[in-house]
Amino acid sequence: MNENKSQYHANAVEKYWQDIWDKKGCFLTKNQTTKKNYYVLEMFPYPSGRIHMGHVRVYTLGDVLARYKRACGFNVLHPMGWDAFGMPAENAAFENNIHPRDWTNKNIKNMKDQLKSMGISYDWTKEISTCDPEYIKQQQKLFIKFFKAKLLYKKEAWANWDPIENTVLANEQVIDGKGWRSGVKIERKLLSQWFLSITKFSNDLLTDLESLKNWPENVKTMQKNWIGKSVGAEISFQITKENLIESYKNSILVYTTRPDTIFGTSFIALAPDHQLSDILSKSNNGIKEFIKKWESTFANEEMIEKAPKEGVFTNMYVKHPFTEKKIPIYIANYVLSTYGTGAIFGVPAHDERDFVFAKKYDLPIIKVVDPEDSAAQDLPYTGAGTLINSEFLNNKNSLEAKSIIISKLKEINLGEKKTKYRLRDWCASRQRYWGCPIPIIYREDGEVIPVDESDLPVLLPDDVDFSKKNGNPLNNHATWKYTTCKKTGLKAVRETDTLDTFFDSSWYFIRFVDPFNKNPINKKLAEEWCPVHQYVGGIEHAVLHLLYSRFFTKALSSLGEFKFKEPFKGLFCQGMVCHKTYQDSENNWVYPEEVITKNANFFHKDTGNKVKELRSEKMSKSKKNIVDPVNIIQKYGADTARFFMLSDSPPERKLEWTSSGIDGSNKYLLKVWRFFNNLQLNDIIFYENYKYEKEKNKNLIEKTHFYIDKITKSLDNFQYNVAVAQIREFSNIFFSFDIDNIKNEDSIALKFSLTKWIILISPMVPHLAEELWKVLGYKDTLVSEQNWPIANLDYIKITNVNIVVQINGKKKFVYEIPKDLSVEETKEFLSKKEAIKALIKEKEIKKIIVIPNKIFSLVI
RNA sequence: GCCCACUUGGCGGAAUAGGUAGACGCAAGGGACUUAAAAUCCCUUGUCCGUAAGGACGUCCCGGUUCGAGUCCGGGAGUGGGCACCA
Repeated sequence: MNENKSQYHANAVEKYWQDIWDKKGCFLTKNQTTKKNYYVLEMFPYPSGRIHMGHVRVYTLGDVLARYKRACGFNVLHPMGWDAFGMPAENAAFENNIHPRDWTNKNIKNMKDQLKSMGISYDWTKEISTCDPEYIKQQQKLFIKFFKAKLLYKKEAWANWDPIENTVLANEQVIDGKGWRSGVKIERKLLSQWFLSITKFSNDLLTDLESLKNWPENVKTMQKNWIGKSVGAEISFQITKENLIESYKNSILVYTTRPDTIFGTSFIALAPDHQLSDILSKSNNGIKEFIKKWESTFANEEMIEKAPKEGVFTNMYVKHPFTEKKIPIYIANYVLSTYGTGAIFGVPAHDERDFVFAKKYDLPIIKVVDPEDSAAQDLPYTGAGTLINSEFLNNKNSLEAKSIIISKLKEINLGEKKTKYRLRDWCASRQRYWGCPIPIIYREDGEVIPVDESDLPVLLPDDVDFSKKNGNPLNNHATWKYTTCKKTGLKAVRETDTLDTFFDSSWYFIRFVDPFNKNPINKKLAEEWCPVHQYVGGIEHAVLHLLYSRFFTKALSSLGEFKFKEPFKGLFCQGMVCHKTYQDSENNWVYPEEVITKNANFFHKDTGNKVKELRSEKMSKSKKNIVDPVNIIQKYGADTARFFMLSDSPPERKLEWTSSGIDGSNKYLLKVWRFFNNLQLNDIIFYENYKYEKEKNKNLIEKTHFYIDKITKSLDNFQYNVAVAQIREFSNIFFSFDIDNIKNEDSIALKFSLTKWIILISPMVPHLAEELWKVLGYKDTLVSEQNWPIANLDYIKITNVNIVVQINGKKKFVYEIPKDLSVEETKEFLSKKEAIKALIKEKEIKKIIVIPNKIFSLVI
């Protein structure tokens, strides 16, 4: 490559080296080696058709790690695949009359080409796609395993129902309570659906978080809060005699974490979809209307919390278990049916929401907890304190009161201590076509049985018309639904729901270790490779995908599939890629590439009209603030795109895309290339322990070791932006060499330094690194196969340090003193200095603080 | 609304464990090279006062701990992510 020395043709160079890596199989993973295994995985993408900058970022981060670990001598597994089921394919089918499978396969092909052009070191022989019949087959086997192990069950659950399209809508397809396409008010429909018993593992999912040392704390906290373990009490409130109804039991069971506040109860509130609410709605129009009014908000916790607190009185009362006072029963829109028992006792003085509710409906507000902090007298007060107005609990603190009340309740048989979790079982049913079919049949005799293993996979029928608005295509298919039971010959219908795509992505990382095995999981290899050493993906998956994967791992482990109990040993969450947004005078969004800048004003490049520059946001098609990676790679090459992705922001934070930023990266890489091309070092051979005579060369060798150490540490800490800065600092040293007059030991020192530098930069810009490697004279080897350099710390020994002299904590000046003086020696050394004496003058020294090698601080 | 983060020059950011704030870049200004431009190279660049030496201020805001706070604690503002059928 590059016979023409005057120009760097990034696209040609990159293609050339990609082919070489491919031919030599540089990134294929072997299962039997003497090396230690290291599994790097980035979250696999949904095949939308084009990669976006978010992909470029996450896959660059993963690739730097994979290449770095390979150089460090690990046997690296770095696979890639496709999260291929999901709604966009069905939307495309609906809008463009293309089959979801064709659309998806076309997208995979495009995206694969685009990913390949980035030069990421994947082992493509392990590629899997979740819509592949083989993946479906293995996943269906897992489903049946779960079914047999009673980790799966059916129960009725609400879904958003669009009565025009006759279909279930996702939450994001419901906008302001209306269907996104039909615009009609969404109803709720109770459907029998499949649930995974994730709550059987609630406690393990919580306590095992502690073992995840290499996970970000914020993700662990989010999961902990999501699981939401609470210790409280379940309490029965007896319905008053005159209010008893035949179709319901004689009490209402509530759950509370604050049983100590029971004497502050002024009402009972039921969730609108509580069983009793449902019964009452049949004979009471007020209740019926209330439930109808709030129906579309039930599905969504955010909407429930944001809605104004409203309720309806049921005309029924319960008795307080201790005071025997009559307490009214309301149905309230802020009570969640999915948490606790779906009913609460309202204590307005000590709960924010109960307080608002009580004010609105003029219910008594009884203060029963006196705050420890006397300043906090405003109600509602939600903290702990000393009990008042509470009979036998008076003068007890909240903690004591809780245990007393629980034992009292137990005595009178009206309550007990209870641990609850906020976590709910996982509804894995989707009433959609483009998903993994659920391998279950319903036999005419009423039995629900899994499809016989010899009949797997159950595949989707191809002959489906998406243009008709008649609901779930599987349910309405003329023949697909109908089958017979293999064992009995009885007639049967297939399950027409498909699986949530989170099911697909909850075990793909285990499949990658042996993607074409006849069984879903290769136990031996899974145990050799898993848990994934480093998983990389977006923070938006902090709870659901990561929690579901953890659950799958625990479930499969409990079924003896393998021994490990967590899927991902290390987790790294990268930030988003953002860009400024632009709007024209009519508030239409404008693409950044259509905007030209003149004197800090912005104009549309075609119309010349003025354009507003607005704040930077996550790149999204809807706001047109996108930059297409394909164009960027075409213009600058993948290395420039990769280098910019790494250089400007810490990986976990948002990255601001700017054209000057990408230009800057490109300029730097071209400068590097020019520098190497002007060298004549091909024939120079260096020795590790060469005795250099010139200071300049000694310094270069020291700096080389210094930066090897620094850059290695930065990479280990995921501080890739810092590593880039250090790469540049390092190169600034050799850029200052006069390479036209270089000879003898100068050449040896430079070749040594440059050789190490190329290896250091190679995970970031692998194609350019190969090119430079060759230019430097290494014709028969690849930089991708080199070992990571090791810093010789003997070269980095520092003899003097700068110590800061402070008066009252303020910096006055800096002294150079010998390194590693003791506290006494430092005092001794510095106290003699005239400048310090001058600072103190006549004043009395109250205190001297010495931090060796750092601070000499006087308090006067 | 609830949970979780983030906030440092004109901009992106750096600052092991509480110890020299602003590394490395971008942009800008000045200069060199060029017939000219581009490219490249060199210099300057937190703010304010000062001719200078130097001084004061300064890490979203308010308060606290400390000899010393970007870093720790309490309160607040703004921005972003998640809230269970987007992936």
